[in-house]
Amino acid sequence: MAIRFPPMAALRALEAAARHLNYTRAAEELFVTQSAISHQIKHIEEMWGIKLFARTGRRLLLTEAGHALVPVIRDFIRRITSTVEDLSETGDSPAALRVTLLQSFAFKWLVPRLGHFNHEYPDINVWISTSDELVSFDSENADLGIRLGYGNWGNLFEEPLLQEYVFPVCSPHFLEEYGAPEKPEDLLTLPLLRRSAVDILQRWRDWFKDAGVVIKKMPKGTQFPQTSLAVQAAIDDQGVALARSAHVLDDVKAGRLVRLFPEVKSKSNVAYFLVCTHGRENEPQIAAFRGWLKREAAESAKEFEQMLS
Amino acid sequence: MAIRFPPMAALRALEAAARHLNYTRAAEELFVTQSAISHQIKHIEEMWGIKLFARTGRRLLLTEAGHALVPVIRDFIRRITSTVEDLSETGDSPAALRVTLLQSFAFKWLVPRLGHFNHEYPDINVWISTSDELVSFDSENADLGIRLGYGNWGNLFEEPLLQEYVFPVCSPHFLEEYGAPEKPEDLLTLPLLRRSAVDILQRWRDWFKDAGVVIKKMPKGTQFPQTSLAVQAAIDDQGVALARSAHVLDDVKAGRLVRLFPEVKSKSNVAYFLVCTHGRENEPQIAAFRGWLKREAAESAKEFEQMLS
DNA sequence: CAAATACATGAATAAATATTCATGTATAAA
DNA sequence: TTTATACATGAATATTTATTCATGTATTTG
Repeated sequence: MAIRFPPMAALRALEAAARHLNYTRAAEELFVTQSAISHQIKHIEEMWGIKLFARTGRRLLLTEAGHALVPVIRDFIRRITSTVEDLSETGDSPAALRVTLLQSFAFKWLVPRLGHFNHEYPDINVWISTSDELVSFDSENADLGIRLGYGNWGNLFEEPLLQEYVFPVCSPHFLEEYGAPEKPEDLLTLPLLRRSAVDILQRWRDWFKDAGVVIKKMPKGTQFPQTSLAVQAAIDDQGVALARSAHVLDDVKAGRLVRLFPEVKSKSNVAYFLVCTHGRENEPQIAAFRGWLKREAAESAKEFEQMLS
Repeated sequence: MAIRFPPMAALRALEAAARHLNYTRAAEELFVTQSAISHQIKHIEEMWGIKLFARTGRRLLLTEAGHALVPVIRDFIRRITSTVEDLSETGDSPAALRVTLLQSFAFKWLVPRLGHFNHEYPDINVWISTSDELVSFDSENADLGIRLGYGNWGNLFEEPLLQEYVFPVCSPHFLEEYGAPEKPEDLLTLPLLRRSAVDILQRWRDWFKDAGVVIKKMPKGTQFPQTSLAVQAAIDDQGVALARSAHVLDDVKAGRLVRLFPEVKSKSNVAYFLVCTHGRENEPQIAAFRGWLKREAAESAKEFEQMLS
């Protein structure tokens, strides 16, 4: 007897759901919503007239039927994947794209989004190389760079990505504990967390100026060697971090951090730029990465807008 | 590295094509056109950047890559199929539908079309039981019957399927050899092939009457115990068969037989009917089969029309 | 008990996929 | 060399599949 086959995508959803025993996590892995997974598994269950998961409350368990089927599917996915990889690599090696950027931007913005790129272009291998300080773009060691600045880096192709903002953030729990500061100058009495670098110090002078606060000397507060550590400290209720927008966007979105004094408009003329050697900007992989980066950056910019309103 | 997956349907197409080493036959197996198979395999080849078949002229050969991939796919299809079957049969046994009908109609019309039904309803198992002569519908031994007659079989649900026509046919080769008969009465000088039964004899008297030929006594010609044998003899250039429409439709379509004197309109008031026990006509499986039969019959009726024009 | 977490589901729609048709090309066979 | 056979392909379209959104329901946790 012949049977009907569900779509491959549904089988992959089943495999992932069975592995995580959790639709939500399976959904994250496959870059879709929980709803999509639920629908697809329901589809298989109906097509084959078989219950695959036992739902006892919010706990998922594979049924006996599930235990019988999933290994077959998993095995197939593994074997096909490895066979296809073997066959493909006899041809040209998988394309690699080397990207250099700042550690903080990589950690708090690029890396969390890179999964989308891999998902969209599984054939392009992205290597990232980070540095603590901005270094000049070295075309020997990198195909692309992401720079923070004013643009105009000499003989490089460049393209603006994302405008930078600077604002203070703290955790919701910290707010409850210390009470919300009423005026920008109240910040000066709270534990301030920031990276120990000269460039960001200057940006904070600008912020206080834009907020109408005259300061003689920036309070030292607690200083961290890396932005990500300062942000993490803020999440852990340690104080108010003075942060760059791209570094805290996701944390603010998720409610781990709250933006203080959103009414203070302090937009620097500094922005993130994408750079590469002139003439290489339209090479297929570079163009793919550029296009994707710009879409992600536009998305982030939109989220900033919403955060302001 | 994750890879993209082609749709399951394409993988099945690949498996079938690799088994037959012939797209056309694979297409027949899957009830699609050769074009569909070609497109799907091309899709896989492009997605994975792999050549699967070597096309040397009109001979297909699996490439090395094909040899590596196909067993993985075939194995998966087998394992999933048998697992799903095992799991399903623990529930209620696969539905079976018993159909009784005349041997000739089964052989020349129903059976060649049954594949479509199995394809559309893989869960319904059709059993056919044939008889040489019409017997009364026995609801103990059958769920459905197909009868030839005028309708009105007592206490049964009935539904007209297909109007019957009767006409002479012979092979194209026989025509060349003997020359085309010019007038219906010329038929009487040719070897006539027909089934040895009273009912069809009467229908032939009617045909000659409709053709304006007065005959005192029907020529005996060669008689066969079964319609299918008479038709086969005609295909084998043995003479002119006096045949019922449903028995030769496919052979005429395929050019194995040619209809003679299409201008003679001789439509009997006899037709094929579907019958079943009253009240069972809307049971799911019976309704499914009825619906499908009616669609196939309508298709055949349309083909008769075209054959006339 | 309220809040948070996780799966279910109907409706709407977007995006792929499947398929055919009408030809085209190449090759083998008559 | 014609004919027949078999795969390829572009265009058009039909059909499925995929996905999200906005809620709903059930369960656990604080």
